[in-house]
Amino acid sequence: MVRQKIQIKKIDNTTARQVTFSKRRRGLFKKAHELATLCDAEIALIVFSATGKLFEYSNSSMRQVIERHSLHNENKQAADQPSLELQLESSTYAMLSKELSERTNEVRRLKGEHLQGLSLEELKQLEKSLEVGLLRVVETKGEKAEREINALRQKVTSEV
Amino acid sequence: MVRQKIQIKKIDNTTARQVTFSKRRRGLFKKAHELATLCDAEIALIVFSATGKLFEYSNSSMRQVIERHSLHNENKQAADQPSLELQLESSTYAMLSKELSERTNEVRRLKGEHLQGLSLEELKQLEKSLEVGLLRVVETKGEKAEREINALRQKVTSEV
DNA sequence: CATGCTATAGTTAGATT
DNA sequence: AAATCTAACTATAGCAT
Repeated sequence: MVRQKIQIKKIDNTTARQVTFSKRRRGLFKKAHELATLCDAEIALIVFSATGKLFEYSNSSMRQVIERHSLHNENKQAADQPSLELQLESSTYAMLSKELSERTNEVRRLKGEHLQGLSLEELKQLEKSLEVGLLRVVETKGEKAEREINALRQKVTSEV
Repeated sequence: MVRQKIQIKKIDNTTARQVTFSKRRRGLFKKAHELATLCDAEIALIVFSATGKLFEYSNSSMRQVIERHSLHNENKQAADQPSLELQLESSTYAMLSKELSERTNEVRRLKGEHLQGLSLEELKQLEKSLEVGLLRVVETKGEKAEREINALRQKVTSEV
């Protein structure tokens, strides 16, 4: 009940993480806007959620800020220009591919496949997760079935 | 003397503006870092002061985030003809993003989240899948536990 | 100028609906 | 799931050094 000071580390609970993301994202964008307005700064803020959704803010033009940023950094680099672009692209793909592969493996394990590498403790956690998931699905199914039955009953009553 | 609520508009006094910029910039970067850490988000934050000084933050690679951002926007535009190579790249990106998002949703449903949109039939299939998965996990857990116990027994026997 | 202080404004975690 | 509420927590405006 009493609010605790939170640790700055990844929030385990998916729902809580989602809610916090939404709340804090709003706060962050507001702060960015305030700083830009109060102090006449040029700001670009890009946020990708864990699920890949994009949120962005810029008080001027996003492209302009990014260009300005690249110009700033050109001084430091100036070395290998040709392959740079391709390197960047491949690293993004590598990252996306890695995420996709991790997610795919998670689905497999939740379907009881590819379990051989897991420890006893990991298996227990997976079991727990599945039990919780199953319970929720059964509950949702029950609720939905009940609603549909009630809807049908009402229809019948009103027709008679 | 008493702190007042401030208006969000450019601060006239140069000194005060500078001080506020420095303080709030720190705050903003801290918030960005917290959001990235807590919610597993990918963030790029670029700030140019009114005097042209650059400050930046990114929890992954700044270039990677910017590139992911520009790829995102290429999907929406489709207007100005990019090179064939870029077209291919952005469509690959779009495909990967789509798959990642679908896979993420599948994981959620298997954990009993985001079920509201599903039909009764889909819920039944999901339930079945979870039951099968749970059964396999429990079996694997049992087998693994048994093997570990046997290994321990043999060790004890050979030692005595 | 920059840094430290402190009371107040602002943000948000957890609960509720 | 999304909105609201509230008690804490956190950031920071205005001063002082």
